[in-house]
Amino acid sequence: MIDDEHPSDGEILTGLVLEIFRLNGRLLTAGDRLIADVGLTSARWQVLGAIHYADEPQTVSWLARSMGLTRQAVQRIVNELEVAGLVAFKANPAHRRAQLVMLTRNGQSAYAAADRRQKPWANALAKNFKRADLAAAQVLLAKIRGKLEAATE
Amino acid sequence: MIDDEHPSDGEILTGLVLEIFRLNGRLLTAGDRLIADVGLTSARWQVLGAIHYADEPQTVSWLARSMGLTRQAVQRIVNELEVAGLVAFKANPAHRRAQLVMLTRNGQSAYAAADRRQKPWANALAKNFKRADLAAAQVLLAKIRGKLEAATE
DNA sequence: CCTTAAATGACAATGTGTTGTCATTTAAGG
DNA sequence: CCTTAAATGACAACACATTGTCATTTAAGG
Repeated sequence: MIDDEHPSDGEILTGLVLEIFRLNGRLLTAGDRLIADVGLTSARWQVLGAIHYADEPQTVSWLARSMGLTRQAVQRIVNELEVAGLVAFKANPAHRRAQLVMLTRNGQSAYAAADRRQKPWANALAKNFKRADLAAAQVLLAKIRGKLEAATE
Repeated sequence: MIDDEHPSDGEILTGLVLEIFRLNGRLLTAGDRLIADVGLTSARWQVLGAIHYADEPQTVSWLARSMGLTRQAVQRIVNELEVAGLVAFKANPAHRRAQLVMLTRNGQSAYAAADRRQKPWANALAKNFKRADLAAAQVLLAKIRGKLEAATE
């Protein structure tokens, strides 16, 4: 039925794409379990990380762009995090509506707690893989993403 | 703030993971747009593909396992596809409740139409990438996934 | 043969993300 | 200065996937 003897370049890429779909799901569930008792989810954790890694408080739109998500998706998470007391809004001198988002003390400690969980987990998962291979894969995927984003415009 | 001078193996893998999250989203939206006027979505398309690639009609649970998703997720899509007339259920001699799923004539042509869209798209996206690099990335991601699945048990 | 465990489908609740639309605010151009 | 386009947040609708639970069915073990 299926001729995989001489796959085209596109077929090879398609195989990679399907693998990305599968792995994405596994990573999300693994992440959720890893930090469940910290009171976080993968999505909230990621948003906290984006805020953490920004040198200065940023707007929701900025965070969304840095994460490759839509404004709406990030806004929803940020609002929940604000209710949970993990982030706080701060007036933006450059824009009256677009408030700046920053971690609260609780947000910082929650992120730190998640990070303490994540580090040994990531190290264990990285074991037996060559860092050069991991890095090469990341570069390749980033290039593919860049091509997709360029095509969207 | 961030010491990326000497990243640990875990940090490199974390970078790869975040890239997978970003690329996953881009791929889904690109796929949705690619086949929107065929009346399909990425998820429905994937399920049709799983059914198509199975040599014989299979149960929903079998399809879910082959796709790395939960039974419930696939069942929902399959039920919608059945309403849309793209798949049909067939009595399973080996199990009274677990019916077998097969493509209808419309389902086959819908999948074929999507495939005709996908092929040139995939070839264009694969352009300028070495097939060895693409294949290597797929193998690496599959290994990572295998490790996650093994750890879940 | 009977009991028990495993697989499967059905149903509900929840979390996540996109698209679309609108009003407000800011920035840019004439 | 005024008009217009772009950015931003708010809100709603929809698609997708996980977890949890239950009843039914099948398979396995004693």
